[in-house]
Amino acid sequence: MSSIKDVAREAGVSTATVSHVVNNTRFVSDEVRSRVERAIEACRYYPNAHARSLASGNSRILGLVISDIANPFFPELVKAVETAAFERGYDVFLSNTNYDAERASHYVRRFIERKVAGVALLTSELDKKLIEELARREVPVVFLDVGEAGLHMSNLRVDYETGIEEAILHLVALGHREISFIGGPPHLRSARRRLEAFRSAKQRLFPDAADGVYFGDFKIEGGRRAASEILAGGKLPTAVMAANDLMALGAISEFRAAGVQVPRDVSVVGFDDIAFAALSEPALTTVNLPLGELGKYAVEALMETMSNPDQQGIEITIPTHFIVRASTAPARLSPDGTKHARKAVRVKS
Amino acid sequence: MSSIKDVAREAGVSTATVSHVVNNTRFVSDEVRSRVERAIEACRYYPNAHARSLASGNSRILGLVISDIANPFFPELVKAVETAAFERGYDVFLSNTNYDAERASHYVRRFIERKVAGVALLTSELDKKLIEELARREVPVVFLDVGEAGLHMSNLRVDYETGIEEAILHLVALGHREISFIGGPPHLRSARRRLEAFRSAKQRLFPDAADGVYFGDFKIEGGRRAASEILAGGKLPTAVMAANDLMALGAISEFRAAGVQVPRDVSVVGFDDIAFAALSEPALTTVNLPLGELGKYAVEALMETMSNPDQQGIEITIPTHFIVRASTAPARLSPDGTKHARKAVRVKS
DNA sequence: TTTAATTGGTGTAAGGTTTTATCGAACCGG
DNA sequence: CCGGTTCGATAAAACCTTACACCAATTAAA
Repeated sequence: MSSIKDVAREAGVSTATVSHVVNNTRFVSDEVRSRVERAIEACRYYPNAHARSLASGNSRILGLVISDIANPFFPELVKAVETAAFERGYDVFLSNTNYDAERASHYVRRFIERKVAGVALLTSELDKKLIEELARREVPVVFLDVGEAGLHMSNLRVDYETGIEEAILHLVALGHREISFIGGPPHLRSARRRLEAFRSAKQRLFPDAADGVYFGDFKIEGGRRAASEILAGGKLPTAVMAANDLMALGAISEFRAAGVQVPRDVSVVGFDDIAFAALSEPALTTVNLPLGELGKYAVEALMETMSNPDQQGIEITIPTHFIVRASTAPARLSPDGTKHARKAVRVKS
Repeated sequence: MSSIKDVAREAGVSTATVSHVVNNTRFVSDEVRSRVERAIEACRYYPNAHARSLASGNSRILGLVISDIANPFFPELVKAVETAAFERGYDVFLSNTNYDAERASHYVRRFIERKVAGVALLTSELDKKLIEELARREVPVVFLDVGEAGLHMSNLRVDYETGIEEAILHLVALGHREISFIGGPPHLRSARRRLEAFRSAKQRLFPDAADGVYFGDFKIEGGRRAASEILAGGKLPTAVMAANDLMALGAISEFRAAGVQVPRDVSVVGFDDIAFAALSEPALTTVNLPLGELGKYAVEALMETMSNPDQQGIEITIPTHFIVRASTAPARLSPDGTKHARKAVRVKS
C-alpha cells in the first residue's frame, strides 16, 4: 500500500506538506493543496494510524470496559459512549469483563499497550492494582460510582438517593407501609449504594419498620429467587422495590406464577428503566437512570481530563427520576384485599 | 515510559533479544530469558502496540460493524464476537452505524487506517464501494447474509427457510389457515430473505392463499403499526408471523390494546429469539437464531481467511430452529370464537 | 535602507518495535 | 586440525508519520 512518501513524490512536495494537508495543521497554498489532494486520490492513500500514533503519541482510541453487554443495562450506555466518541473522531475498544476482575485487568493491560487516550471503567468489579497502573501511566480514566476522583481520574456519581426517595414517597402516597427491597450482590459498590439509598429513605419515613431486605444477583433469576423467599416468608409486603429492573421483572414473573397479581396484590418498582421496562406486562414503574447521559458524560469527562493534564479529574452527578407505570397501585388497606395483602397490612397497623 | 531499549540496557542484551523473549519468537537461553524478564518487571515495560503493528504489519484488532447495539438482536452477537476475539488475543472496535450506510463507510475507513486484521460487517446496510475498498486492501471480511463470498470475503448464511417452515407447520398443525406476515424494511437484505422464506413455505402449503404481507421497520413501533393495519383490515388472520421478535412484541402489544387476546384470538410468532422473547407476556413463540454461534463463526471465518491469504472466503450456514412458547394456540375454528376470529375463519372455509 | 516578521515550504530526527543479515563461539565428524 | 553447522545473540534497516528546526523569499515596519 502506498505511503505518505509515495503521495509526496507524486505531488512533488515533501512528506511534511502532505501531512499538513491531511491534518490541516498549517496553512498550505491552494495550488499545492489541490495537487496533494489529487495525489492522495491517485495513490488511494490511507494514512497509517499506527505510524501516526507512534509519531504523535496519541491514539484517538478510547477503551470501554463494561460487565456484560448482554445485560440490558449496558447497550444504551455503550451506544451513547460510542456515539460521543465517534463525533470526536475516537474509536472505541469494547470489553466485556463478564464480571471477572481478572479479565478486566487483562483488558486494561492491552489498552495500555495500545496507548488508549482514555479508559471508561464502567463496571463495579475492579482491581486496586489495575487502577494504580493506570494512574502511573497517566491514562485518563472515568469510573462509575467509585466515589473518589483523583489525578486524571474522574467519577460519575449516580444520585440514587433522589430517585429512590421519589419512588418510596410514591408508594407511601399509595398507602404502602411495608416495603421490601431486593438488593444486588453486596460486593458490588453500585448494589451497596442502591441499598443504602433505600434504607436511609425508609428509615426516615418508618424509623422502626422491619428491614425487609433480600438479595439477588442483578439478574432475572435473582429476582425470582428473592420473590420466592418473600412469598415463603408468609407476610407479604404490599410493595417491593428491586435494585434493578431485571430483578423486578423476575420478581413479577415469580409472583405471577404463585398467583399473586401485580399490582393488585403487590406493587413492584424497579430501577434503571431499561428499554423493556416500558414493554413488560404490566409496564414497570421504575427509577430512570439516564444511561444515554451517563455515556455522554463519561466521554466528556475523559476529554476534559485529556485536555487538562496534571489536573484533578472531575466529578459529575447523574440525576435519576422516578417514572410511574403500571406495576404499582394503591395498597389494599380494606378487608376486601387478598389474603396476603390483608396480612401484610395487619402487621403494619 | 520505558521502551524496549531501556529493558535491553537493563538486562544487558540487545533489543532483538528482548523482542524475542516477549514474543516467544525464537529460542533464548534460560539465563538470558530470566534476566530479560526481571528487567521487564523492573522497568514496568509494556510493549507499545503501535510500534509493534507498524513494524510487523498486523494489528490483532478486529472491526465489528453492527447497526444498533440498542437493538436487542445485537448484544448477544457482539458478546460472542468479543469473547471469541478475546480468546485469540484480539481487541475489537465496536461501531454502530445506526442504519446509516455513510456512517458505516466512515467507520470502515478508520478501520483500514488502523490496519485492522479483519472486519465483521454484520449489518444489512452496506455500500458497494466500501466493499471494493476492503477487497482492494485485502482486508478479510465476513458478512451476514450477503449471499456472495469472494476473495478474502466470507459469508454467514442464515438458514431462514428451515426455522420459518417449522413455524408455519406448527401453525398449520394448530389449525391455522390464514397466516399474515409482518416483514422488515424491504431494502434490507435480511428482511427480504425472511420474507421470501415465509412466502415460499406458505406457497407450498396454500398455493392460492392471499399474500397477507405487511411491512414494519424491525422495531417495536413498526410491529404496532402493522398490527393496527391488520386490525383495520377487518378480516383478522388467525395467526401472524413477524420477521423479528421486536415487531412480534409490538404487534402483541397493539393487539392487546385493541382487546384482541394473544394467543386466544390470534397466534403470534416471532423470529430471532432475543432474550426478552422468553420473558414477555405471553412468552413469545419464535424461531431461534443462534446469535452466539453466529458471532463465534464470524470470528472463526475471519481467522480462517487471515491464515489462508490469497484464498476464497468460506460460507457458513447458520441453522435456525423453532421454539414453542405461549403466544401460539389452536386456531378458533368453532363458532364460539371471538367475532374477529370467526370472521377470519369464515373467509377461509 | 535595514531589520523584522510572515509566508510557504523543505529536511530530518524521532517514535518503539520487528526483522534480516551478520557474527563469534562452540561443537562435530572426519 | 579443518570446514561445516548450529546456537545465541547483535546491529541496523525498515515500518510510516509527525514535529521541530530551518530556509528562502516576500512584505511590513522602523
